[in-house]
Amino acid sequence: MEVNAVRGFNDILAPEIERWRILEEYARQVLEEFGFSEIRVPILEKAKLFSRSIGEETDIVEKETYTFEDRGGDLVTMRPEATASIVRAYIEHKMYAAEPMAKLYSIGPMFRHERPQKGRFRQFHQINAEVFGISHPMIDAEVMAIVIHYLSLVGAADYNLQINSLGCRRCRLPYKKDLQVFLTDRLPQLCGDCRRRMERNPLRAFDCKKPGCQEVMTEAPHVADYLCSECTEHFKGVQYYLEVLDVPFTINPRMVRGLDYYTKTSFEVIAGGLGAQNAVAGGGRYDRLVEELGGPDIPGIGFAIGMERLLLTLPKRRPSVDLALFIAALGEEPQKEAFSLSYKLNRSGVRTMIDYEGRSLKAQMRRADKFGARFVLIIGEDEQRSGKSILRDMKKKKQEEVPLHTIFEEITRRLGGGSP
RNA sequence: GUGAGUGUAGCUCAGGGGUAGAGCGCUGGACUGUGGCUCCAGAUGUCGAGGGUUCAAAUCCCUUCACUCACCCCA
Repeated sequence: MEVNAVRGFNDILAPEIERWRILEEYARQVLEEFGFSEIRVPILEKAKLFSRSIGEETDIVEKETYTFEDRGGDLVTMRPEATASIVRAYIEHKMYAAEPMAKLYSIGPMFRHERPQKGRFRQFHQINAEVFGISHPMIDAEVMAIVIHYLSLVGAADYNLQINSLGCRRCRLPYKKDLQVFLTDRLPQLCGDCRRRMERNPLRAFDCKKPGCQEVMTEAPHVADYLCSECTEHFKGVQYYLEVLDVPFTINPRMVRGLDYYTKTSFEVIAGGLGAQNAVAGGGRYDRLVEELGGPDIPGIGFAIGMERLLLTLPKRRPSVDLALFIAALGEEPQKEAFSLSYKLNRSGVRTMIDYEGRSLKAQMRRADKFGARFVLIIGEDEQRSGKSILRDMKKKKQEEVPLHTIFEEITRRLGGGSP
């Protein structure tokens, strides 16, 4: 019986790997330029961590996590996102002690048990960045600017930054109450889901795609009108500093995020070509989270970029093999010679390939061409006897005799000299 | 978890009761020791799986699995 991969868990094969590496390299480069340092946190955490941070009643924790008892009887969860783990590590290692400000980033897989669809997988990868200890709106703008800068650097186009403010505890409660009243008055017009959500998370109704609900929600009160003076000031500041950095954005008062810990600023980057799952990046401020997880009262803000989704928006590229040399050998002795020569050349950085099957010269030439070899070295019985070989330049379609023992110098000279 | 669509060669897909197909790719030949182009030849399938109807099923019926998209939720 054939065993295949678990649903929603993907292999990343050779043609794709190059694109992944580019995303990772640029992420490291950009984030380190902006003063972030890498942190690697475990994939498995105690289940409590996520129910406390993301929220007990959120869909993610309620029905999307891979949670199970390990052999020691501990309830553990495969992380559905990275922020909680990074905050946990920040507290656990008392990173705030000497200096509360910290900029951390991490790249790795996350796990959510959802039905896969375009741009959504059960194992997916995120680039995460978190900033602790700064409550000034400048950092909110900077973090968003970094995301945008990164996206344009890797070649993304057709994306749009949307921002909103969710307020803090003080302003969100009265807003939630008023929204509930508003929804109760219009109960008959709402779909079953939204009626159910009303109690715990009325904000969700904004996200509902049912036409009836959308129509109702166009008249619903906005958080923006309920923000306390501090939150209003902060939100104004964020917009001001985004303008200072020339980062275009749109305010989306209907944007709500699915994680409980967000306060004040929240943002998403929406991209075209993604299907229904159109957010490539998302993030926001979480001023209460560090304290809620047992640390001191330190604010935080962060973002996550979905790598699979980002790749979907980026153009595909034909991978080039860039083989320097193919050695075509004819006969047993020459084959042995080719075998040992290719080993030496590969060891010295000249990417070389041979044919192991003893095919005809024609077949070997075809393979050389298929693998994109820049040069082909032909060794037959005659050449071996005379100590010479034929070196053919596949691009220039020219060949000449070269002494076998100087072949390494010859190849490196030609490859190094006139760039291919 | 719910709904819809699709499963036939390595890939993209035709065929809808009567011998399993095309294009691309692959292997070889034309060119006996020289690649791409052209021409010719060849190999490869439990027709997703299991059951049923039938003289006969890739085709009709039932069940099941997988994939895809959407709902939901989000990166």
